[in-house]
Amino acid sequence: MTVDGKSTTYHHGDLRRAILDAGEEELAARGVAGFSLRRVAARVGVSHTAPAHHFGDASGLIEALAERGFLRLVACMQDRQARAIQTPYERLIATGQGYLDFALSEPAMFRLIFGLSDTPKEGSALQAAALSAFLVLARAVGEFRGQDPMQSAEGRIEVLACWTRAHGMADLILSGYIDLPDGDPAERDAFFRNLLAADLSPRDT
Amino acid sequence: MTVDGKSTTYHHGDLRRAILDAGEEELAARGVAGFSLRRVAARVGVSHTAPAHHFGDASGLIEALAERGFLRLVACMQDRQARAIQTPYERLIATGQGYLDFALSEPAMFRLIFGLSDTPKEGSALQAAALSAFLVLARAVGEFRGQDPMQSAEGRIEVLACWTRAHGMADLILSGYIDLPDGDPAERDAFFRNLLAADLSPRDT
DNA sequence: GACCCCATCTTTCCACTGTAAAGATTTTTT
DNA sequence: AAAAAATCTTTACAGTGGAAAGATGGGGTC
Repeated sequence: MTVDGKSTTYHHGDLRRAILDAGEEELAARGVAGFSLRRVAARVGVSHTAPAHHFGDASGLIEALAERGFLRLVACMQDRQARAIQTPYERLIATGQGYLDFALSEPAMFRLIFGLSDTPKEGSALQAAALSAFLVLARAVGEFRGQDPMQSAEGRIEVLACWTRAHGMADLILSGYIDLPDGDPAERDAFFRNLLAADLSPRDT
Repeated sequence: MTVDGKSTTYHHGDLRRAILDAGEEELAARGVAGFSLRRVAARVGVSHTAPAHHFGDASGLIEALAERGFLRLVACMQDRQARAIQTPYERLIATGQGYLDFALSEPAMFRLIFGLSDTPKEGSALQAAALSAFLVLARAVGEFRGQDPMQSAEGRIEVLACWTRAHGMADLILSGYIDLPDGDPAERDAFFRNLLAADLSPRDT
């Protein structure tokens, strides 16, 4: 039922979306450790057990939030790709920088995504979202090396190498153990570029 | 007071150490998310507020546990170094493999260490432990490149590159998004070696 | 050796958390 | 129109960390 323009129904009408929106706000405000179902429900103005019907238990809500997170990670990487100089290497760099953009702009969500207690269930929307993020990276590596990287052992190593480097950098920055060069965003980008490509292969010995 | 050989005093006598020991067991058993002060206290057989006097609040206990964690991380890296072929490059590889050993053998502790809500306080024992871990890595990089890496921008990049790669790999494996080659430990070591040294520098373009 | 101070630990209480169960209200279906 | 299903609320409960005040005993001083 609607009164005026507002929906004042006993049933909320769009509670699932509202809870997810509020959940993201709470996550950003309090972090993953201070995340509270009751507070999310209160923010929406609904009883604290209302989310259960849509998400099962707390971990269900967490997973639904993580799905959103992966989609925004994809958006961050694609955004950087679109703005990059359109050579395969620059697009690869840009993909990693987008990964870092996401971690820095939504640290709590980043931690949520990669701190899930168990790996996404087979066939779940969460798994699909996570896979789509992986494919953005894999595709960028594929363009860089000229063939599908997932078809060879060397290619798979290169994809994982790119991923682990961007991820390790993001995670250690969020931990506070690595300081980002502050100020000019260009410095930050150069820092990432150097770190990604740094040569650690055996030399003389 | 002592009866037999056992200390049965009202005062525990060595409660701080006992709580830390129990805390590690609880951490390993329940993970960082399911960590409970009360359960730790119960495991020691003491009231649930007893830890407060030694550690302040829960985060104080967490930090004290993290200090232990860093020291065992150091031990893991040094153990691998000692077992490695004694060339600078092999020692560097071994250091990273020790990092991974630690993450895999104590995943909850690894997550605890790098998930601290805020960076270690200046002058704290935790900071010293974290620094000692960093220095093990920095020293290995220094031996590899022939000079103190922290004296030049390129050197610092190399240290961070090594760290972020090992860390990203460890964290993504613990997240379940990257599968370790199971079975032969030699395969695991080769996997790490390939990932660390993989070349992602610009090619023709 | 007697005494007092204080570090240590316990008891009790409180606000907060997530979940289960049962009831109330609205929508949908039959 | 009646029945069924979905949605949300109320209530209750076991668990959490922390604050406050009381109990206990060790260590220092006289």
